[in-house]
Amino acid sequence: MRSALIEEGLKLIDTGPAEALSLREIARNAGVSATAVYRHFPDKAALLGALCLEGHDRMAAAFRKAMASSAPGVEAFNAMGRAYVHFALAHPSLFRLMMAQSAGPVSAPPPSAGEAADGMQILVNAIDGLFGADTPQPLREARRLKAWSLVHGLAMLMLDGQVPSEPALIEAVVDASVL
Amino acid sequence: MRSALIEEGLKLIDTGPAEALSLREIARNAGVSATAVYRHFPDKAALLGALCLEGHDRMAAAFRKAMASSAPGVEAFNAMGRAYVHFALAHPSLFRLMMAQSAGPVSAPPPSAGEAADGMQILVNAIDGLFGADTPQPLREARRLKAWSLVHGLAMLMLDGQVPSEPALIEAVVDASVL
DNA sequence: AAATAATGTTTACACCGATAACATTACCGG
DNA sequence: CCGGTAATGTTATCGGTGTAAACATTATTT
Repeated sequence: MRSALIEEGLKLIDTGPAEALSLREIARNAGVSATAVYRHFPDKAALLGALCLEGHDRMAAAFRKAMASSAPGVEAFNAMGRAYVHFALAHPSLFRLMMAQSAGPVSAPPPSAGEAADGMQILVNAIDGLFGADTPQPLREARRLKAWSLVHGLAMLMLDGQVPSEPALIEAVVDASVL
Repeated sequence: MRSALIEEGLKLIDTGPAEALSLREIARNAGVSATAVYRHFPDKAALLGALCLEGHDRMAAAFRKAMASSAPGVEAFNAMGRAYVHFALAHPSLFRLMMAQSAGPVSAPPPSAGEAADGMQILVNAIDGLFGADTPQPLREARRLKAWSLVHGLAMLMLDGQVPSEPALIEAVVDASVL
């Protein structure tokens, strides 16, 4: 049932603003009493946290797909930027929720050689791949942050309706010239 | 009393997450009953809207100050970028609220020659001042959006705790090299 | 088979935004 | 000066929310 609740949550979260998603509604849709949720999650925040985790998985999948279907290097980087914005636009409330859960700063490239499961790690790797071997670490980090800020800002401005969600605008902003 | 409510609202909004700001609490702090608020605002959204308006005024003031205390041109632009992020960090919930109120896309440079009251207009003007007279309009808009996305993204990432709020990081991201 | 843990339920509480009906006060034309 | 009207406050109430407590049921384990 735990997974059923998450399922329902994901189904409901983007039908309205994130703060309109109520624990009771999720429970109702899952055909269970509201308090039953507390057998599986300590509180509402924990349930939302689980939704975020699912969201990160899906975003990582979108990143992998974007990266796979484009040549490595600059083009892959641009594809990831587009994927970032598109994911945000496709799942507005979920994306916001994912960002609101502060997961700590993005660390350096993956500590182990294992595959990067986290979406952010995939993004970080793609950016890092663009640097020459001689690029000093501080410069790498600065450019990484710059690239992330750029796509994140665009995504947020579009989500908030401050900027129309036109593909042409995404194209105009997302290109590797920042680095 | 209307202004007293706004005053209290601004005082309360950054003492916690924006969604924790309740109409009742504002009224309580203002020493009136909750329903009294409805004599001055049709609903909670309208009260929050008034807070946003105040917020925009204050942001515009911060922009003016930043622009005034730095040489015109690139330096002024960078100062505005810093002011943008600093304002967001100083008033996290208010800033979020201001952005959530979609005010429509940022239009071209001020239609009339009147002074730009809106903070966004000041920012747009500062950016536009950097372009040569021969810069075509579409390119101007693309670069404007890019600059805005960059500072906005950084501000949001820091607000959400995804990136530490260190001045050095702000410096690294905010510079006119995007244009 | 009996004890125990897991997983539901109903009931209850405090808080929220919002409406309706009522009380008070300030103002203003005769 | 006075009576009516509009402005501005109040209390009572409603449906919604998150959460805690007590209870019931089912599944598992010894």
